[in-house]
Amino acid sequence: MARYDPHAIERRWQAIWEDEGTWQVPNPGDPGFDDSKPKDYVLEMLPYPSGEPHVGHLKVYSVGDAIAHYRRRNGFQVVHPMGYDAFGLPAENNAIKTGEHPRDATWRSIEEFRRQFRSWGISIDWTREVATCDPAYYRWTQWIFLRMFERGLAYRTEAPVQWCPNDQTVLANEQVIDGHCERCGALVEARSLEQWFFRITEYADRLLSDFDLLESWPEHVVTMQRNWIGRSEGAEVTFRCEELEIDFPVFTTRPDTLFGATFFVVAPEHPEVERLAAGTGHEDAVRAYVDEAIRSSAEERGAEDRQKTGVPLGRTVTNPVNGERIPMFVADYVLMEYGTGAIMAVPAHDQRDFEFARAFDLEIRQVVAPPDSGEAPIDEAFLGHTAGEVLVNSGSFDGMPATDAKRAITNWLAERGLGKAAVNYRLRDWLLSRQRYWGCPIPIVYCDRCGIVPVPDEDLPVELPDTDDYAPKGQSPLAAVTDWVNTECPRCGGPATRETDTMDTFVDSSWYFIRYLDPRNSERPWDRRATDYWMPVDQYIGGVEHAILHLMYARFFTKALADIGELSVQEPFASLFTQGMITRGGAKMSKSKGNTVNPADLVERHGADTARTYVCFMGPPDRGGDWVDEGVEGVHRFLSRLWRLSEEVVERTAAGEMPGDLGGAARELVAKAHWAIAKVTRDIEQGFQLHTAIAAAMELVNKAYELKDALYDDAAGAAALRFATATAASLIFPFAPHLAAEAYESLEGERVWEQPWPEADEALLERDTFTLIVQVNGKLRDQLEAAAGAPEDELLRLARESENVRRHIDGREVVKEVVVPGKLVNLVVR
RNA sequence: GCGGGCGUGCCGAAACUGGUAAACGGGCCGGCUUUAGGUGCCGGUGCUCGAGAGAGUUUGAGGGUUCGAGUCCCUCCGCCCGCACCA
Repeated sequence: MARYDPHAIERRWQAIWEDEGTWQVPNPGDPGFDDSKPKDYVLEMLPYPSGEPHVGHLKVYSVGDAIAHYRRRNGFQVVHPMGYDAFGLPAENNAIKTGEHPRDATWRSIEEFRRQFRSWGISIDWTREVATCDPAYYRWTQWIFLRMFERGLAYRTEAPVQWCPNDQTVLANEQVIDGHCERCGALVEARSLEQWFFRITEYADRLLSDFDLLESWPEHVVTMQRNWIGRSEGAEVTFRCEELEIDFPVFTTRPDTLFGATFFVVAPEHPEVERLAAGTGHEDAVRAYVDEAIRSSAEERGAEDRQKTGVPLGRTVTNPVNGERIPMFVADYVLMEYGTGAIMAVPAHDQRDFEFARAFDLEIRQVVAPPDSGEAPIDEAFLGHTAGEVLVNSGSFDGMPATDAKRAITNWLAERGLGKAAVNYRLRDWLLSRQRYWGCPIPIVYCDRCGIVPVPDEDLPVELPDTDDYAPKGQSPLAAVTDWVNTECPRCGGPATRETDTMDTFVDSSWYFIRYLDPRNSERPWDRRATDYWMPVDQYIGGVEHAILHLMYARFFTKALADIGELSVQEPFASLFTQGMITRGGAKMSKSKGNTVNPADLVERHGADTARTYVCFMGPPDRGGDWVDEGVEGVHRFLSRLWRLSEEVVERTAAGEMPGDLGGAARELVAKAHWAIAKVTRDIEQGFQLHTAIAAAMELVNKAYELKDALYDDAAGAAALRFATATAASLIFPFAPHLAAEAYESLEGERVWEQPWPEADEALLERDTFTLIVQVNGKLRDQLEAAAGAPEDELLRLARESENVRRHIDGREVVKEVVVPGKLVNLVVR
């Protein structure tokens, strides 16, 4: 008998799928489009092509492909595309080091990814492939940017950036490690530069409320996004500095504690700091403090257990509720990025204000107290989160429950024009400018006469020019390409210069799933007919590391594009599955640790089917797991067993109808096959339990081995064996498609992927007998065979007859009999 | 600190609505096949006592509800992930 030779099998089927374009699906209106099937869009996050694929890629695409295959065989028209997130820093850093153009390194890597994905037999519609660094793609990234610009959703403003004083360059967040430059180790500084932003904050509320529109997202991802958006309800209250006649609005979630404000703090970056300190005699101290604060990194400022610091400004503001003048401070625990960059400090009811008050010996006045207990001892801030607290020391509001007082005080302020109800978000606008070469150029021109001018659509794409110097020098490497930078103003024809920053790569990946649906369109970014049909993505699969940024940006883009009138859905991804990370020896795989597994080697040694099945079998796919080489062997053994079984069955049995009434071993095996169908179906359907689905297929194969020698003798047995083996192949197909196709073809003469997903026959799942569990006082005492439909009294009789049961009840009184028909009997004795 | 997840054999893990704890895989032990094997097939394997039948015991710790708890409720401990001076 032939040995299981994965390479020959895999080559054969991959060639068939390639030649026949098996996984290609037409769009509505295209020839061959089948509108009788419901659509299904299965998508895995696109890879960043760097070097060659690693096991993480093997896992996402194995899991995703299993789902795609499963859905196809359940009657769906499945689109399952692939592409490359091909702009980005690693290729550029490589260019700085070696001088090789990032484009060349990237395309070389894309070639390798393609080759390996094909060698894995992933069922991709390759006609839809895109790469974000291709001008035919980024032309439309620019087009979307321009539509956003027209709507005010893309805007330019001055903003602080991370600056490396040694390299004279702006750094992306990812390039700042613990406040230091990734490349030279210098302490990073904050600088202010003109930057482009997307106004994602305008969508904060919709990004929150539209979680309701999602079908199935992991709860923790929704929670992470919710926390990231960080919506807080409260009030904006105006404190006035009478001496300088400046109003200072603050945001607070606790307007009920307004009477407890005993001082006022502004952030070191606050624009009024210098004016406030001027002429107070505190100027020098304030300037020294502000300089120090601005120089230190966010890391240092936010360090845990750090003492509160700050300096007095020598000014006061007036508390609008009681007219009290309270002293002003500048302190770095107040952040310019959140709220208004200034706070009212209520030390009795805020931990940070409390610590500051302690350090500076300021008044701590309690204004909220539990209803009965009076005032709390002042050794820590009373945070007042339990229900029922009432106001104290709060003038006419005394005695009012704190929850009511929030509204009452806000209303009181609003009537007098001193404040209003307000909502604040932690979410900031999306800074998309990167002073980098290998990214999508921002299609904007600056003209002395016309100002900021968008590049007209017909001039897109603004192509990335070539250069040989990729090193950043305080501005984008593009700035040095003067031929390209100097251009004509599209509006007035006068001299103008191009924007030299490129876009954050998250922009490229915020809409790729739409482009897949109409990837060759050169007139428009996509045809609405295609997107109306295919969108949203029904099942999105990828790593948790993208739980916040990528997923939120893509949601934002989808909403913005819907508002612009280019899409008809509000949410891009109806269901999301996040897969866990594979480790080895308990540690993240890395070249420096030398614990990596190379998928190409793995496929070379065991074949793609083994590699794919193993990553799905390791454990719950959302949880990640530790790579064990022996485990791979185990899966390979299982696939070999299935292979040999199928060879043997083909050789020793003839194809034929299975008789309707089976008995003995034949019946047992057929019942097991139906059990496996039900189990695999339920496990895939309910929460991606792929590992237990594979275990069920293993059980079926084990049962066939156990019974096969008794089954070869008669036609009914042979038919049962053929059925069970073909079923095992059919069920393992989503995971090991090549082997399954080969085995199924030799057994049934059909292509397994063209067969509908098998259905479990309820009648065959039922057995004529079952194992009756007999307990005494809840302890297992015997296991008996009982007839399937046996009535309760019959089961009780059987149980009482058991010798072991009798030993445990003799001489005692049976006070209760619990019977669960078809399952167990429990006798309670005293 | 806030939010989320998790704790079960030697290891990865399983257990649908409370009903045989440990399916499946690995590892280990043994048998058979083989000239030989690191191949294949079969069997065993939570722990303790026992020759055995069997008994006791076991799901991070403690308590509770129940005829019956890995599963439900309360208290506590430990680990992992995300966010973090967000007013």
